[in-house]
Amino acid sequence: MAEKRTFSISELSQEFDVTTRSIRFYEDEGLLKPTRRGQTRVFSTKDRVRLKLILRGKRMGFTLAETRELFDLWDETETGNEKQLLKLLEILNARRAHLEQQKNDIAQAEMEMDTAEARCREALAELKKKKQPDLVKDES
Amino acid sequence: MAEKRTFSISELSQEFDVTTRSIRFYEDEGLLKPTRRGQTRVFSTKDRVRLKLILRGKRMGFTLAETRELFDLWDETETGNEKQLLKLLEILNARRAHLEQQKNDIAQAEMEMDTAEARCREALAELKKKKQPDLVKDES
DNA sequence: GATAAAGTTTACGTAAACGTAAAGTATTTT
DNA sequence: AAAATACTTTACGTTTACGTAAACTTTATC
Repeated sequence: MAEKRTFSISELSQEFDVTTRSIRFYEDEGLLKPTRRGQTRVFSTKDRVRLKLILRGKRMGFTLAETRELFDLWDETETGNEKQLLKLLEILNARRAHLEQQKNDIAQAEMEMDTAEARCREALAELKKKKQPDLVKDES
Repeated sequence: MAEKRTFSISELSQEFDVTTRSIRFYEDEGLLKPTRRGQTRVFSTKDRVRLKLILRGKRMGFTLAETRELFDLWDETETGNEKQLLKLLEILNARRAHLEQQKNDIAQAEMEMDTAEARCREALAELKKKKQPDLVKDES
């Protein structure tokens, strides 16, 4: 059975360090579908998962529209016809390609960080030499 | 010795699949510093490298301002004082943290892609069963 | 030497993803 | 019940990263 816990907007806001404004915006854009108690939003665990996915997607450079498209297709999977399902597979493949590209980018970046840091430390060492050429001489 | 080749705006535009508008924008923002022959831009191999870095940065979710900040600090490294160098090290560390986060995100995303694809293929198999329940029966 | 091709500046427009302010309602605390 | 707190809608503002159009100059081509 699915969990029954619910969340307020501020709970989610704090947990994921995102403004309530953003959360409401995600709802406006159709990414979250909280129910209402009166006029107050009530978020389900599904909404919570989706918020997590939204934020991760953002960190990975996906637009909200792209993430929403995935959500929509995902929801349609249960009742999906063949065309929809094939389209979903297609999008999944595209995402995988995207991920591969990102992994390459990260690997490259890490190498460059290494050389950058090395060069940086060298420069620092040079500075120390010039500033204190004979620090070792006589300390006693 | 450094390479002496130069590049036109359209050469770079084609090589990296980016509009000339973008390249000029990057110059306006101080990320590229082509020289001029007359009023025409002449890009060096350094500019070319930087363009590559800009685009990779974008794919990794860095803003142009962030990338420029790194470029600026990097340029100052040659003549850098201790404070600048330490700041650069700091930024490099921040970037590493960023990269770690991204690697985690990617790993998570890959797992989710796997389960999504599995679910999708199951749904497809279900569809086929219902559509053609006795395809195997008699074909000869 | 006309004309096309590539480059330039200037400037206004736009989409995405919120920020921020206003002005009101609902709920909890004292 | 008064005050503080949390939540709501509405709506205009802002930043980033370019797109697009206009009007012009320079360079290559026929």
